[in-house]
Amino acid sequence: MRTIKDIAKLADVSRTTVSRVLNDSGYVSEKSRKKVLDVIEETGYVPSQHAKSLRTKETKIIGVILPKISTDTSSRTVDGMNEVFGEKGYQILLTSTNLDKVKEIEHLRLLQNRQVDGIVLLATNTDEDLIREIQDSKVPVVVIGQEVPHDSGIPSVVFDDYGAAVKLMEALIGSGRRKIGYVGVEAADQAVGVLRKRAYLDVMERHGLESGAPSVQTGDFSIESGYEAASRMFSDGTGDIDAIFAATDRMGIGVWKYLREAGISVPGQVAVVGIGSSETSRFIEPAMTTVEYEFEAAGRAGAEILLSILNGFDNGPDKKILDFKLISRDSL
Amino acid sequence: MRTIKDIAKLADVSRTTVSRVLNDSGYVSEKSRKKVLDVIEETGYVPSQHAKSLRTKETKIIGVILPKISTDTSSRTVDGMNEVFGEKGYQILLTSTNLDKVKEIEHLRLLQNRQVDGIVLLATNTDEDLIREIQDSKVPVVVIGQEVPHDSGIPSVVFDDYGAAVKLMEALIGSGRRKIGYVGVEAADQAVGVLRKRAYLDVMERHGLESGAPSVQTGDFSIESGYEAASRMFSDGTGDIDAIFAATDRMGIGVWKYLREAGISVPGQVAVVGIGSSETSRFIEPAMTTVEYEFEAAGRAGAEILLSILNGFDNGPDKKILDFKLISRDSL
DNA sequence: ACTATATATGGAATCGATTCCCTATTTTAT
DNA sequence: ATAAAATAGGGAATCGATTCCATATATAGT
Repeated sequence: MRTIKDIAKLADVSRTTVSRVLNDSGYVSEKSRKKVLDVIEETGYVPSQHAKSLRTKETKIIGVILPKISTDTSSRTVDGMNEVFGEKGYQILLTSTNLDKVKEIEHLRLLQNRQVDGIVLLATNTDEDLIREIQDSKVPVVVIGQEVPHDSGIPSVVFDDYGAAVKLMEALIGSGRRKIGYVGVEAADQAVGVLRKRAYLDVMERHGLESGAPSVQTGDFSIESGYEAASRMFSDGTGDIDAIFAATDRMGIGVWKYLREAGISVPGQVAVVGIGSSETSRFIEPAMTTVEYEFEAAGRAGAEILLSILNGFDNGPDKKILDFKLISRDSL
Repeated sequence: MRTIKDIAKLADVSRTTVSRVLNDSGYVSEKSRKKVLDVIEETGYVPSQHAKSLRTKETKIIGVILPKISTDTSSRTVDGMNEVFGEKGYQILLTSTNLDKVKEIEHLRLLQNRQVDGIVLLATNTDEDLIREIQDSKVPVVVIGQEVPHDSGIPSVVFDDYGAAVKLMEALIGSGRRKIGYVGVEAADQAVGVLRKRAYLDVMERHGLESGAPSVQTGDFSIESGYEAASRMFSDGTGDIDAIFAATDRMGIGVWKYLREAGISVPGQVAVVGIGSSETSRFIEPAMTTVEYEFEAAGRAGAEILLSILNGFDNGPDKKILDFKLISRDSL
């Protein structure tokens, strides 16, 4: 492995001069610059990032913490981040918690040890411990996907979950549905578990509709859990439902599957809507009405916020709320 | 930021001793060890990875080059890799070429500059330039997804694309289909573009069946391109086709969509099969017959090969061929 | 012609760890 | 009791860059 010292010797200049050429800093004559550049070209020399980082305290690496890599949400968000980070010469160090809440904090620490320049966290919860850990972080952290307490000082990017859910509910009610069931997820997840459900309950109440126990079910994001949630709705209270609002597309697909198998016509007897605009939701029949979130945009926004912090433009804790788009299809 | 020097001073020992405690090396008395550990606990000290890597030449980081992050194939493979790398304390530095072939080489270089310990490349081609660049690499590289020349000395993990395609074709023919069309991708992609097509052509020939021009089409992996390929098949030669083998599920879904819209019954008039076992393929109607590749396993296998090389067990260039599973559903 | 100032370059300290080598003290073996 | 081996711990070199400071020369300003 060649070092700057070797290059200096070969080019017959000092290490200082080589470093100057490398970084376009200070004064270097054309002659010296050429000599150095030639030697670099010949030798295929590449400076050591570690030595560099050791001095400059910059790594050009951003740590990203995901709940799981292979989900539509995660990978599209990372794609978006990568776009803007890549442009600025940053690379992404990926870690996955595999849905283990404890690991979120663990990885937060691990990444700081790696001395990344910043961290993006695709959060699944907003527990106090987590918030505290973020606040204690030595490097800037941006949270994507979860509402953080407004006084926490933590920048974040979220989708308008409440608004999206309201819009979907209004659409359901606008089409004459009254006995609407809900399939959600546990409350630890603010964005998906709490906000969307609250929208459902609020709209139901506003219209004086009842949202009793059997018509409100909880799943775990999987298609299967949607299927089972639907089956519970119909085995219990039974039949007295004319629409189901699933908090995510995947659970919605589970619901749809159950309905199909149970011989319940969609949307004739029961309408189904979801959130997420997954590929599958487009191709089932009837195609599912859903809400489109542009995850790539969320990734980009998160990256941009982090970058602006890194560049010292720390104009207060940004909170960016991303818009959504209602995709009306045939399941409603 | 605290350094080992601060800790040494606070614990009233030398940096050497602190380092020994940190790395469990050399002789350290229980007393000293406790003092050091206590100070570390109190201060929340974390050693600098850069300083460490500078000396040890180890980063515990693996570079991963993907064609695109947000695809099922990529993200599942990364998930698998992450599983085994994570266990061994390695982290993943992600880069995406966004399907730009030139960038594959560029990123290969970039990652070496980052002095990653190893590189995993999800390849989309096997051009000479790329192979040469890999061979010149200072750090070990494992290729996933593409057959590399057997004499290149490059370890790789591939799926049995030819075998899978043959099996699918035999199933088609076994069900009585004779006029089988093919929707593939360009030949730069060995695995998908060449191998699967060759299997198609071989099987057709073996059975004395004709595979003329209009019934062999090329797409670009997208659903839309599958749709268009199908439409070309039927506008040209027209009608004289009783099955379509799509090289990927997504293109297969495009084909299915076209058939549906054109009022051609599936599988009554035309059967459709794909490769990949995507989620959507399961839920369309009729559900699509396809081949399941376990991408997570490919990721794991790639990671294991790389790890064994890093540990000095360099038992020749491994080439691992992964099995597949035929998923028979209703589209055939 | 004589200061200023701009240009060019190198020496040496520095970043924060690891590790070789040396010395001192204990423990064990004979 | 004495030599050998094990245990404990520190000094200082080292990894490969950046950067402060000093010095030397060229150019410009008056």
